[in-house]
Amino acid sequence: MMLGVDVYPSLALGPQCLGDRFYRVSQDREPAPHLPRFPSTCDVVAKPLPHTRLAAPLPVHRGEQAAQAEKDDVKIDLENSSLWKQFSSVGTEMIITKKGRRMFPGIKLKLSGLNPTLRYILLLDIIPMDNSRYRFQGGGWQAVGAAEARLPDRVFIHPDSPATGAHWQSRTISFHYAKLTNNTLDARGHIILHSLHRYQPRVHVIEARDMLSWGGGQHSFVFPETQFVTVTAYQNNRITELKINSNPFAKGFRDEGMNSKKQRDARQKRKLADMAETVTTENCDPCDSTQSLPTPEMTGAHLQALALASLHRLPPEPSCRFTSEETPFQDSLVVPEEPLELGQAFMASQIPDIRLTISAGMQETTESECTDTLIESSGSLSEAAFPSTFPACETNSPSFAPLAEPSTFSSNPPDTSMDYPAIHSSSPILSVTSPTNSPSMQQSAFTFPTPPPSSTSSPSYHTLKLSNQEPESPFPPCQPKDQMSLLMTRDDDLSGCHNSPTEQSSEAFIYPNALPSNPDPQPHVGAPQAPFAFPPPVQNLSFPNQALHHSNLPQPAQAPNLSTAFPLPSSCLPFQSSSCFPSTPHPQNLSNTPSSYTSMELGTIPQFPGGPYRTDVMLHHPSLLPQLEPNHPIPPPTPAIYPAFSSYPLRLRQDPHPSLTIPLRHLYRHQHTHAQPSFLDMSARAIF
DNA sequence: TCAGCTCACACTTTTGAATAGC
DNA sequence: AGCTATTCAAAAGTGTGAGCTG
Repeated sequence: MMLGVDVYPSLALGPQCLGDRFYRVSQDREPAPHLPRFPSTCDVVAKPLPHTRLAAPLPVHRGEQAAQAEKDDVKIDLENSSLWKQFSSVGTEMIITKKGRRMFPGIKLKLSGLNPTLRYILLLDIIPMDNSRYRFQGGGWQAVGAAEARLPDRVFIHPDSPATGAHWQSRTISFHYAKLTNNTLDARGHIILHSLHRYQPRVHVIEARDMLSWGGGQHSFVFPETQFVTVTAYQNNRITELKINSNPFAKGFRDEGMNSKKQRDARQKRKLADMAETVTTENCDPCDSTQSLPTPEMTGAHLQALALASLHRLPPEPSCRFTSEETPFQDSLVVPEEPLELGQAFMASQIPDIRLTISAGMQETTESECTDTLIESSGSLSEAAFPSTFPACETNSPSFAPLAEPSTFSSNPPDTSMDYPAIHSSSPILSVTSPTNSPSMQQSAFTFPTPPPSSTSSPSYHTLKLSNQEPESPFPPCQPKDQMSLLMTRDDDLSGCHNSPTEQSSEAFIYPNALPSNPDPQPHVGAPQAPFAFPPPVQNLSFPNQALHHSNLPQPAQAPNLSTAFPLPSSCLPFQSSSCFPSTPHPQNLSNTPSSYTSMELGTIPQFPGGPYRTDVMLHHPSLLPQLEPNHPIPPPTPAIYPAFSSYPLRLRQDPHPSLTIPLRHLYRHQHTHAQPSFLDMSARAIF
């Protein structure tokens, strides 16, 4: 049996949470009309579903009131925010390889506001910032065309999941195991991204009793400084420098390292000198009269060239100048007014060799060291405060004009004590996408295996779905052979699904009897009003006989423009911009103080009845699968403070294909090989 | 021709098994 | 026998640069 959790991102992307500043910019810049908004090959025609109501969370160990109160209080800090900001100010690049590459900097979080006794699942996904392809030109990133077709959006589940709130809050949470790949046929569960595209990581905190019983609420967070451009080779020398200076694994490439340019050149010079010497020696061999040898002139010229090559290279022309004239990374971004939507997702937490017994301090040491090293070794860097180099996003022309209100990190480094905008939605209705501008939506899915059902031979599909898509599509669905085949043969099987919006929905086994939710979106209270209003789009999360409640999020058009590095437009934040962007950049502002984000609950997920937290029981027993809760009351909508960031709808699925064992393999391996008796014990694992 | 990608390479860190000492 | 500390080899994570590809 396979349990799949499919994610339906009918999401306006991260930028929307950044407020009206981006919106204003986007107003000035119409997205390039030739660029497809949603380049996925399997986009789904977005017909807003009638709202589907999800049962409110059923707190296990506490009253509902307390649960609701806590849900609104979840906060998350990006612990290595300063490091991210260092990179972001330059224009973060992330290497992606076929085998998968870790992110650096990694995403290190500190959670608070969780109920210590409840269990949560932490997810990481990465969504495209826009639908442009980028090229590094003139020292900055510029959009040069339309994005590649959307790839299946995969979600990385933190290996500790599910764990108690106390567990998550007692340590730094790191997603350093997540790997990025450009292999569209990747079967390792890595997050698949396109090279030379811009992405924004997101973190989701989902209340869950265990892997099968997700519910109680969902909180999603975006850290604007963590957006990056994917590359197969670094384009910006400053990024390379930062990576080398920050990443311990790259220590060898530092000036003092054995793999530094100087050392490598010297090595190569010695090597060739040895070769030349050997050749000379052999040439002197009176017995070898047949060998054609280089003339002394040739050898000398060669060595001379080597000597020249061994000289320390002149520093390249700085790709990022510290000039205010340069288009700032964060402000040059122009996110299309339409929200981008995620494509089909697949859980990416199944890194095969993930080790659950990893030393607790590994990543902390690594990155704290990185930060320290960075700050120490590149103090000038911090002081100088790079202007960001991300270009404007899409415009009508490939090049981008500076924004009207340029704000660079160099001139306005964010206050380290500031709170970032939260993505919050706890109210029943979530308005996510604009039917006008966002005619399609994609589904994201991630799956993980579960033991076969104990009592049923015919697979059943339990679906948690949050979608604004019409369940009935005019397009014939592409029937995946199974989850893996869908993933592995995506390019083939799905290629025929171009313009077949229901291709991905074919995987969406929607619970029957899903009740339509309140079709009337609640007006968002406290959120800035979008300068123009879309018809209230609806994002639905359908559960069996349950209703999902979304907050009425601000329209995505509110923040279509993400000022990259440290966008944090004051207009979207509940604090003064001055607090966000101190006038004087200083390294201290960049370190030791995480960026704090409060969450927006995006929807509630039903709390499923369950027995003891015995993994084997939970995963095998059909009765512990999501249950219908037809008459659960709908909690009142919670006014969202910040512009909305729509969440994934979640879909749980039992998959009949036992071959899909990659996701959550760590979970089982850990359980069985380490004799973990239950999920309760898993919370004590030291993973970080 | 060239931008972008792949891969081997050298180096470093991490991990876990083996071993020694108490 | 059991625990802890140390050692060491393998695995994994880095950027580099040559070569390949379209």
